Amino acid sequence: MDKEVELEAIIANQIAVDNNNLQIIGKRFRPRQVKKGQLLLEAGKRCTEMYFVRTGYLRVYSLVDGMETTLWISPQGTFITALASFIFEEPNKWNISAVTNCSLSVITRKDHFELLQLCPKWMEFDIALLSRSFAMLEDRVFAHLQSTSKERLEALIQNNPHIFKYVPLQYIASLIGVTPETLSRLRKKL
Amino acid sequence: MDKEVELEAIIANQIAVDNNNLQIIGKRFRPRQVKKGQLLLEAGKRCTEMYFVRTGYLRVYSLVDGMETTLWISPQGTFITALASFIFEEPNKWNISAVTNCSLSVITRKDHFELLQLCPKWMEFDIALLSRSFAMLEDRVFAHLQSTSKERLEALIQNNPHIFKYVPLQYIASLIGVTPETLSRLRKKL
DNA sequence: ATCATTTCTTGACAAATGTCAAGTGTTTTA
DNA sequence: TAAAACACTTGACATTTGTCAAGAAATGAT
Repeated sequence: MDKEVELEAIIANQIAVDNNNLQIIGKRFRPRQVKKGQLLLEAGKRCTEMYFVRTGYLRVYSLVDGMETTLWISPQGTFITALASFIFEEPNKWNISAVTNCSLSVITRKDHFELLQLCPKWMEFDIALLSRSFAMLEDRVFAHLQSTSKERLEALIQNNPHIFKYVPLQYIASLIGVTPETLSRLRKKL
Repeated sequence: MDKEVELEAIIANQIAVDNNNLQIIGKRFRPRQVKKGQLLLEAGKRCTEMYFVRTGYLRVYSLVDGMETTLWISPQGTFITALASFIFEEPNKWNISAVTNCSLSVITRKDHFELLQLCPKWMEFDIALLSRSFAMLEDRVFAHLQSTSKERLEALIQNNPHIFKYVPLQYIASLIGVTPETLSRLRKKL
């Protein structure tokens, strides 16, 4: 198991923030341990929590006609939630489950919005987090418009090499938009 | 030319806001007319403005080895900027240009951040805008993982029928991730 | 209105990817 | 540890899409 990544370190790494504010923010998060395979959020339900992954991997996926599509793998040190549902209290489209045993820090919707009012530094971090995530998704859309699946695989190996150690290849295949068979053949070429 | 869409109407449609706040926000935007084909933002430069499209269509695209890839078409009533560059003052990856003559409302980065401090309603709107845009991108990534290009075309016809009237098909092809030839063949089948 | 330019369509063929089925390897669990 | 379940790979073939080239249609400029 990898060493735990601390919430406070990730926040301090992104924005200028003093210890006092870090404590105010950190206090709103609750630790939670989840077992491999455990479902954290089910499609159709409302998402009322945001997760920070201290160790392990969470997976965001959709399940249509028995077919799973993995939208995102959330590794150690990242935040994940079903954003539209979390913000607008809509029913949510995705499932979130644990790929491995995970150690999480959890903030509720209520605490998040209270914290936004209360702590400008959390607001600043939230806007930065949203903007970074937006830019990452933008790059991902662009990769589907402009790159081949071989190039998307190479980029993933480049940027997230560690996920190949812990995440089943079928999820990774889905993540880059190919079948497991095609991923297998692409890997043979590299 | 279609009737102009007002900034204030779009904002009031998304969040609860009084006329006073709408005026404070509206005052920070400056009108601008741009001609078809005009370049608003060039890749490599910093993006210091955010645009609201009152009439017409803006296009966000990348230009690599002489090949254009259209990432997004911004129709009437929507906001558009190169977000990562606008927020973090990084050099920007995309070009933004006018597909048709456009009537815009423009806010500078400076005014945007001042307004965030000054007007909580603008903050609220900004977070909602970011979250909606994020969810839209998420759906788009999902469409590339799970749907066929025929399905992506059908979804575009469903959700944005008007763009087929004003936007060249080659841009639309790129937007859904196929060549113009393939789009032409897909259209024949519908 | 006419010519030039650009955009779109079509055909022929090649390359990439999906599907199905079988077989191998790995992990889980009783 | 043995059996069962699951994950991955490989082969054969079908389908989709890309590429290149040519021609038709639409648009813009004079």
